[in-house]
Amino acid sequence: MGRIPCCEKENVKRGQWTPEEDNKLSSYIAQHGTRNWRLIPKNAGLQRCGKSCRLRWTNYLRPDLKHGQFSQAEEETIMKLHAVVGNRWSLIAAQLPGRTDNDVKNHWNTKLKKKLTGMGIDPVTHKSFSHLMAEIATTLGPPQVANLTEAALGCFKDEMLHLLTKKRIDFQLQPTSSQANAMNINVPYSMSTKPEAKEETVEKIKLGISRAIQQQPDMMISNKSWETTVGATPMHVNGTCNAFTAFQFGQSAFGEEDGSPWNQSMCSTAGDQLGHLKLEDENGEDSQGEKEIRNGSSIFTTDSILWDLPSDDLMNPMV
DNA sequence: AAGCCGCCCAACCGCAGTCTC
DNA sequence: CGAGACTGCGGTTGGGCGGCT
Repeated sequence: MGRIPCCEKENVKRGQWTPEEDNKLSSYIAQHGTRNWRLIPKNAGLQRCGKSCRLRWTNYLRPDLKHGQFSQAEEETIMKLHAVVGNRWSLIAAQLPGRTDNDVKNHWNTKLKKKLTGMGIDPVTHKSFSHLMAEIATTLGPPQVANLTEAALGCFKDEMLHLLTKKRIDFQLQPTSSQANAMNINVPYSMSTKPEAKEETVEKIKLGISRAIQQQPDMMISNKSWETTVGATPMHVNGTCNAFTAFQFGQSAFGEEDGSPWNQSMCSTAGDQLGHLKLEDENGEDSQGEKEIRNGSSIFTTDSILWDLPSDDLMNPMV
């Protein structure tokens, strides 16, 4: 036999808390603590579920909570930790005194996610989109790249176009120097918001990819590792040179005068990252099967990047 | 001025692990 | 030892509010 239920579902109030309810809960907890949430609403004279009381206390009434805006330092902490632990909001909040998991989650979903997307960074993996596409291209042959790109565009396009159509979005946003260093990114500093350019831009990307694939049919998976540098950071990536092929679309298909965010983002990131590519000898020291991004001052190493699809999954165009 | 739309965030929902009887 | 409540957590919702047309 188990415990009795925490509350009668029918007889509890729901929705916004009133100041009076807050006072009752706060003063009761100040006297008796938070030992038994099932008894708290009953003893405090509240028609609330214990769970509701617990949430109200932990997310709002606790005296040690901060209620103001998130500082730059807090935002940076969230972004860095999120890159390592993902959506473990309670873990992230534990590193931010006075912030709750709910606060962090809301701030991430409403602000930081969009900020990263607007900077050309995938908020799930914390990699630049061009970097992700390069990774994909190193794993797949052209037909699969095309399929996966189509799928990825479907997801990212919506988010990006949403940002583009918002007039209030500040596309001049730049990452702090530490963020940029940490993420090894190049940021689209100025973005066009011309609505007519949106669908056209997406179509250009698709076209560029298919052209690149068609023009370089011999650039198939070669099992060679390649090396690139991002800023002063050397990268050693197992895979193939067809990553380079796939991402030449940034320059070849668009030309440098296209001011669309897609183009600028993809061109600059892909160009900078892949422009320094050089193939290594198969027997070279760096072709040992380990993918590594060296950046001693950053948490954004390959080991800490959680999103790493197995190649089997990548072979499925629906992923 | 009014209606519409999108954003923000408090609150709820539901699941999983833990605890209690 | 098992049933079921408790707790913690991440995902989702919806109402209030402000900006835009």
